Amino acid sequence: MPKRVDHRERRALIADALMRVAAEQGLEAVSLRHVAAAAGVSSGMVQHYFRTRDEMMTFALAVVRERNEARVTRAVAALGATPTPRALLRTMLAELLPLDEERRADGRVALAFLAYTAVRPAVAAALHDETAALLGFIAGLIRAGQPAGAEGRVDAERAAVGLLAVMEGLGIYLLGGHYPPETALAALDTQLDLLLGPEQAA
Amino acid sequence: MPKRVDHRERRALIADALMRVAAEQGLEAVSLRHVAAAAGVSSGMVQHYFRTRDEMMTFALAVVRERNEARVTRAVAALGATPTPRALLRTMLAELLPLDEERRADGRVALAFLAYTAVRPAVAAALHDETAALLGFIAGLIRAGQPAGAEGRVDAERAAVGLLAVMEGLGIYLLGGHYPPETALAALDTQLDLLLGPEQAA
DNA sequence: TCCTTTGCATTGCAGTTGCAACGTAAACGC
DNA sequence: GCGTTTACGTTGCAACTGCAATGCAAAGGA
Repeated sequence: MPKRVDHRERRALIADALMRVAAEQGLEAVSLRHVAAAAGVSSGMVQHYFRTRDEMMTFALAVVRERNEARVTRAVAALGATPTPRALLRTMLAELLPLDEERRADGRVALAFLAYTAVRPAVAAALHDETAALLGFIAGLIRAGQPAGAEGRVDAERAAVGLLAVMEGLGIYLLGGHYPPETALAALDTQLDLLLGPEQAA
Repeated sequence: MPKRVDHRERRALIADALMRVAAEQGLEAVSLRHVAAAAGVSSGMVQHYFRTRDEMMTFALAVVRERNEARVTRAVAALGATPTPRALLRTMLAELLPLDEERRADGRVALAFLAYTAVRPAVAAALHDETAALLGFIAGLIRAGQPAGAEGRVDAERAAVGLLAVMEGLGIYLLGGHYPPETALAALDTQLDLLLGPEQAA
């Protein structure tokens, strides 16, 4: 074996540069040369690790999703061993909102990819399973978190669809700067109150 | 005055072509020549009515918003003179969802512009007032629609933020094909049930 | 030692982009 | 008729794009 290099590391380096470019100027500005410049490498190297631009895009999309997943996993782990369903839900959803600059940057990239996949149905289809699984998980938490005696007051599956949509929509409006983070969090809590009953005073 | 032409008509014709291109291939594919070809005119003519590409984009963005407004206005007018707050809310929000192919196409364009404005804060800022006004209106309807005795159970302003976010999020997921229109409508109705109490059986 | 594989840089090319420049034809005031 | 203004169409250009091709150095195996 000749000169050995960690492929994943290099690809991650490039994807990182791609996301910086995309976050600042949109996916339109993501070209081989542009990304290469942002990563401080030659465009030939970018081509070495991604044979086509589309391959690079696909990889970056995967990175965005993995980052979100990692964020959620970390935040949930910090809750301890036995969080209440409500705390778990709130932590998960709040973590996915673009509440600080880092998550805003990622959010802009994610939004760009959303528009990107909207005209590439094949790519979008790959995400359906993930959404379905997430919806199922949320529905379970809703069922577990509803006050005793109130089960079935609202259909948990439908409520899960609504709750995930709230989160997505709040993210969109936050990115647009239509209201401050506190407003989004308040709306999220109101939503949880509606679903699970008002939070018990501590 | 020499040869007189209806400027608005021409610009609308071009914007229409732009939206067709954007809906099918994304905003990246929106170039002078591409749009001109889709409109069946010369690229020189496009340049005559829009001095820069950015000017064309800005105009198209305005068209998208006007289309939505017109849609909502028309649907609300069809409700008659004195609709219930709940009916008004549901009609407005459902009309904004991409439930048929026409609205899906518009929705794809709107989503593309969302990503577009996310990296152009100046453009995005122009939309804040509109959102604020819409939120105020929705909050008023929520207050009016809440069952007697339940006023103040949830803060109407917060609930409005959540409701608008639900609509936006449902639209996103619909565009991605993550679930069928009925699921989105069911989630919307569930949301209204939560806010205003279960619908009275007819 | 040579040879093959890998990592990366450079160059080149065909295609596309936004936009300026220039042309011309038609409509109107005079 | 003439000049001016508007409404286009055409051409050209510099900048950029993705990508193929080529070159070359380094690191191993034989």
